[in-house]
Amino acid sequence: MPSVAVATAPRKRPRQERSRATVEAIITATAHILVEHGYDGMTTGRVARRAGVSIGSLYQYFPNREALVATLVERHAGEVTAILGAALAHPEAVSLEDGLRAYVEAGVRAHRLDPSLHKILSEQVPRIGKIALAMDTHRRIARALEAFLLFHKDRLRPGLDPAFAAFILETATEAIVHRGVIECPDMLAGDAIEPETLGLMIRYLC
Amino acid sequence: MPSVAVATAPRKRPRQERSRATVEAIITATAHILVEHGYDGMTTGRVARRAGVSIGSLYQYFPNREALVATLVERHAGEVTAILGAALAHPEAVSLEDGLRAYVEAGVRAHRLDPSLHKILSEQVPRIGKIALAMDTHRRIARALEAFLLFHKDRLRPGLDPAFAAFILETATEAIVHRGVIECPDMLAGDAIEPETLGLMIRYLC
Amino acid sequence: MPSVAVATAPRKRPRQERSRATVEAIITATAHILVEHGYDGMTTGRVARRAGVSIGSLYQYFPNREALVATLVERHAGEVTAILGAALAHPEAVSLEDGLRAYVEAGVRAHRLDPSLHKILSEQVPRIGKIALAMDTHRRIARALEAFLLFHKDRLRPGLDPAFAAFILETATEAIVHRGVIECPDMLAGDAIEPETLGLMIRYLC
Amino acid sequence: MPSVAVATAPRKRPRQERSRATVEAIITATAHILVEHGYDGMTTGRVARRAGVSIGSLYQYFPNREALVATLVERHAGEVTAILGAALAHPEAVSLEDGLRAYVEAGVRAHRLDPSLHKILSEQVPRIGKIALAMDTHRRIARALEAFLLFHKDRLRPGLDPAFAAFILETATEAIVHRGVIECPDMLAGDAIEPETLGLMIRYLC
DNA sequence: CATGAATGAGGGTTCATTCAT
DNA sequence: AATGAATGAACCCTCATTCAT
Repeated sequence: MPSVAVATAPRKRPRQERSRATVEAIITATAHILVEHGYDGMTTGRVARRAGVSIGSLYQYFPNREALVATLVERHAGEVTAILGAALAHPEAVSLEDGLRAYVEAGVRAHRLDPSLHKILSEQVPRIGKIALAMDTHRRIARALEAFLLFHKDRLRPGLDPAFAAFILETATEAIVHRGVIECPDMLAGDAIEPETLGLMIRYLC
Repeated sequence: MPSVAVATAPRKRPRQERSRATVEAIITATAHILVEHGYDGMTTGRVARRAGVSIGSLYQYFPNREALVATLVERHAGEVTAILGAALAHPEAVSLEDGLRAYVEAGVRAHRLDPSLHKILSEQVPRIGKIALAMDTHRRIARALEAFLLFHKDRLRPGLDPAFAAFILETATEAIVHRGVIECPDMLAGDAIEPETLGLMIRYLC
Repeated sequence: MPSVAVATAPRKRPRQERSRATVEAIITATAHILVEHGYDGMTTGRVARRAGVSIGSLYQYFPNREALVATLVERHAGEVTAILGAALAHPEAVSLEDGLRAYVEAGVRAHRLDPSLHKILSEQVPRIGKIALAMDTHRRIARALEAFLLFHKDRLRPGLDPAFAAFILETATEAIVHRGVIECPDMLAGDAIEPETLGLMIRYLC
Repeated sequence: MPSVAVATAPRKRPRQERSRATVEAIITATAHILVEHGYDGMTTGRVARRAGVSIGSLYQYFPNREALVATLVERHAGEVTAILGAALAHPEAVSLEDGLRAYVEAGVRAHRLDPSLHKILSEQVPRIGKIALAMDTHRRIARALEAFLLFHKDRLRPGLDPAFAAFILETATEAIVHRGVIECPDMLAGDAIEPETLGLMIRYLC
């Protein structure tokens, strides 16, 4: 696939207070438009109008359309990673069960931050050059999970590779929570998801 | 999101031999262009040129650009469903383990039919009105899995709801196989995926 | 205006019975499509489909799209001219009043043959090279009216040029009847139109 | 007939001096192209090129092709209505004859503002959703004529309904003047039209 | 004679992006 | 810094017409 890797880094950092507000308004508007109109319906003009800003100003801070989404993706990915990372941050303080429960619960919380936005971003992410970032998010979370498992490795069944298990479980957990929270929110009592996912993890690990 | 559900049904069926070939060429070209240029780069003109057909001919059989992808999605989804369905079709003839092994193996085979195409379609599917179809594919496969589990329900641990388990496992399995085959084909020796996924399923179920 | 005078004469006359029916079906379909979709919506494909004929057959009898309308216009103009001509055909047999009454009544009848078609043809006529024909229709009817007036010239007020009067009255009458029958059919009790128009004519003439 | 009433209102008002000129150039170009190439030959590209403006600029101020004509029609209809309205504006200041003479003369003047444009607009008006406007123009002028007649009603023959008479005379007068000025400008000494039309009116009324 | 597949010029329209003010 | 007018490449799609079968 082409899309010759256009720069998506913000063009220049806002220095004054006012500009910071402008940039913020643009990012917020991007999120709204994205949710309401989808990626294809997200035109720079629309974003600018929604942000109450001239198209010229928008281009003063973002080099192109993709940069808008990229910024959003990075920010959102950062939040998600932070939430999940925090849940696994202190393996020494919790049991395996409690830590994984916190992990799953964090996953649900992360998806519920803004489900519509999460959905659209996860769908559109591959389209901008940012798939790397997405994979990286997954990889980083899997890494954190692996570290957590390593700390509790005497609880794990013998012969289990923690890195591999982390990969498997991060993938499975994310998919289940995503499907449960975003795609089929009505289908199941949301509360069933968490314990069941936890059960899946524990049984696989021990 | 708007996207007011434009019709994507093929416009008219080819009657003569000649036109059947034309339609086939168009669909094939769509797949190639899609893989090479992504959805946004898939212009009707490019497809027509690649198919060795005039733009007019393309529009004689497909009402719009989306219909091209829709056709492809339907065809591919059909193949995938068939492969997975077949693996679960005769629960009475196999043990739980053998059936699930066949299921996982079928999942891998389905993803390897045409990994690049599978990847792009699964990414773009939400964008055309076809998300319904995608969900339906998942649902149908989960249903088949549920039936299989029901047949072997005396092997399952008590208190397990087969429908729920099917949902969980279809989701997890698909995600793992997808990630393993499509997204990170290099990361793992592909052969580890299958037994490990099977292990995940069995441990969860029994 | 360009439109470099494309031939609009029917391409070849149908010889056998069957072909005559084909041509008839095409013309009828043209009228329907014209009324239902307007001139711009009258595509050759639509006409052919409505006529139950292949596009190829259509082009066997009509050299191009305009020829379809031209044929219709000619036919309709012929009917109109005939009706109005007949009303004025025997000046010696009727009084001035009766003749003009017949003329007006004939005008109304002509407009009511197929008001929707009449409307659309009168609107679209200028667009194909056929304005000449339309003007000619007017001229021929004015000529007939002039002849009628000449026969009754001793009833006319002195100083009145019959040719000029015919021009004035044909124009005025056609406009009133057109507006009354086609454009504002609801506005007036249609029965008021005829005597009033007759009054206008008589007062102008005598 | 479908033509689902596409919006023809101008898209955005020009704010700066520069853009006002752009809009004006576009409208002028539209008129020229319309006269030279007819409605079907009036492509947005041609208009833009003739206006010395990019196609994008055109679409910044007009939402679609029809809006170009609609603007022209409205402007022209406004001028015509103004001219005719002015002629009838002060019934108390003139005699019946003088007022009607002014009316007919105004009609001729209105048609001579730009005969080619008038011709093409009156032909194309029905095609865009603007027939309503056209009819409204007629109705408004008829209304003005009716008011004028009412003021002089003691000069009218008994039993004459002023509203009906206004309808009849507005229709007849417009047709005659149109035919005389636009369609057959050569046919008659133009000067004969006015007194003769006036005669027609007076005789009908008194 | 009939069919309908194939053609492709051409048109309307959008929208990311630039730049003079 | 901000504005918004201007640009034009690029795209989707239609439809009159031809011609091989």
